[in-house]
Amino acid sequence: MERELLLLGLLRRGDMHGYKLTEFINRDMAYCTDLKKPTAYHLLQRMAADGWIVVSDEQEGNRPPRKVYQLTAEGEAAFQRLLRDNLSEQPPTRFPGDIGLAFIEALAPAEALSLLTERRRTLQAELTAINRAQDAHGSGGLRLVIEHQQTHLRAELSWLDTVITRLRNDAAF
Amino acid sequence: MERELLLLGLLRRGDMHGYKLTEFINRDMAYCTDLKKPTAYHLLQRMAADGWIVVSDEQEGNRPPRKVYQLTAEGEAAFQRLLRDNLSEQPPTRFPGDIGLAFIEALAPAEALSLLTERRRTLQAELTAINRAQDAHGSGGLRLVIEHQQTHLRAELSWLDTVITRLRNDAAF
DNA sequence: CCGCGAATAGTCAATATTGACTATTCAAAA
DNA sequence: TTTTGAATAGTCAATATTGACTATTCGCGG
Repeated sequence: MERELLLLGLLRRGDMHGYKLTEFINRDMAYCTDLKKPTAYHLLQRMAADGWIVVSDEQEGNRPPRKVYQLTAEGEAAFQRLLRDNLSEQPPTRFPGDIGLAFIEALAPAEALSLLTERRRTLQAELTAINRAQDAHGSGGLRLVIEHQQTHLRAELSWLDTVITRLRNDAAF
Repeated sequence: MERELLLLGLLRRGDMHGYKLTEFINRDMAYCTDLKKPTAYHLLQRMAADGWIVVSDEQEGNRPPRKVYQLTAEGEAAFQRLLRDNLSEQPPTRFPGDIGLAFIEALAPAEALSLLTERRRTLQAELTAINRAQDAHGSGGLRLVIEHQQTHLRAELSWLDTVITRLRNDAAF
């Protein structure tokens, strides 16, 4: 349900049409989610059917008509419910990279070392990027999200380093 | 592609039928993934169509016939490819809980505090559980996965604690 | 004034994932 | 020996997600 929460949360700050919603999500909330445009429209349609939002056509100048989405009272109630659920739950986190780790013994230690070193490079770059991004979001919820991501990126980096060191020293897993 | 990698990796250790595969995944690899049974069968079918595995019917006693899945040379090659990709890549990690964090300001600080405290409880329990699970997996790839998870659970716990402390002291985000 | 790329707004068919369901066999209790 | 619950093995219809595609408008260089 976190995708619904996201859309409701954005609509709470004012009516919007689909394009603005997905644009904002992909520009400013890329660290939280990767909701694609068709998924967003699909969810908006369903939430409209559920009465959480209302859709109205809007004609501005002679641009093509746009659909404007607006939160209802039911939608606000749903938002409150979903927000509380989301904050109180600790869903287990799965890392796609763990599948590879599980089978790392299929490789010679030297090759594993080189692959993980490459991975470390990307990770370092992401960390640098987010450190820079941090300044852009002064405060509020988005700052919390950035801090959260930083925490995990740092943890990941230091973990990767211990694995790499172990590989270098022992040449074994 | 990490689900394919998982199935191929398991089949590498010997032929298996679907039930054993999914049972093993859900019992011993729950920390890596949550592949459901129908998804597994679907992937097996597709990999068979791609020539990565071969399927044969096996009759044991007078039990209902079972389909046995066996890795081919092409499948082994695919495994090698997927494994290298998986190990060298650092896919961005998204936390579903971050959506809620982004909107935490919609709640009174006192309520946020209570919800996050509840979340902390669950987290603590998961950490305890994994610490116990660690001993079960002596060494090898699965131990690495467990260590990885431990790292992130600890990071998460300490991060949650700083947020909670901040909320308690400042009563602001 | 014309052409063209960027911005705007969305749809649709294909793919992926899963909840719910079916069916058989075996072991043990009644 | 009949029932019953767990283990075994898988299917199917419904849902969710996305890549690829369609169209219109606006502003700007030529």
